[in-house]
Amino acid sequence: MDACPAEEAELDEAEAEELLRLFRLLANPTRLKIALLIRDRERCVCELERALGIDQTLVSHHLRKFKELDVVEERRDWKWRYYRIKDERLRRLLSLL
Amino acid sequence: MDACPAEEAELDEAEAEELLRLFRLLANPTRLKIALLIRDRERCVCELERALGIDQTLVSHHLRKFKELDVVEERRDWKWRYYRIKDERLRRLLSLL
DNA sequence: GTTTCATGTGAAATTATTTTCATGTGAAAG
DNA sequence: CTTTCACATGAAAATAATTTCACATGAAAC
Repeated sequence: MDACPAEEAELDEAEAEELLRLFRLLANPTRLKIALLIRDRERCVCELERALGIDQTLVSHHLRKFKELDVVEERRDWKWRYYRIKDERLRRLLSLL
Repeated sequence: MDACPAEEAELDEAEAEELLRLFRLLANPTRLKIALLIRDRERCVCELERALGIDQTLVSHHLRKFKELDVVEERRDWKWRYYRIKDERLRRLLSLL
């Protein structure tokens, strides 16, 4: 009637949480595409809107999630706002492509 | 009244979808922990159950998602079933830790 | 100061994911 | 062949994420 062969299992909780935030960010088709589009060069909201064929308001909502994790930089020029990924870890994640 | 400065934006759809599947898999705290636990060595369901302090049935449900993506290998021994990540890409993703 | 344009935001509506619960399965022990 | 043990599964219940809609904002043009 042998017992379950479990040893104590260890986990770096803090690191796991940090990773989780990034995975959650990218676990959405629209956000993943946005991420890929602004990985190497900055783009304004209307560019993303057109490239993805979705509503501007939706692009903004998704961009907010990038901002919340502080992984993008924003540059304002004329009447546009340009976004680009600034987080190196995120950029590496996207480079598994 | 300048127009939106968009150029044509390109995206590798197929690769994006493949990446998306992996990100979705890992975008859940329990699955991420399971993934970390079976990244380097195999573990049976009851081990995961105990390490995570959650119900066996929930572990099974989550493990199913790993199976669906065909990223784990299963070994049956005695009355236990051992799981371990076999997908190299997934293992690399988890190594951003 | 009023209009226009690009973008942002809150809240409701929709859709997807996660968790729980009750039950099923298959192998081996008795 | 009945019981037990580790694990699996379907469906309902609970929770979370996404999308839409109506409206806000701020800067520059007029």
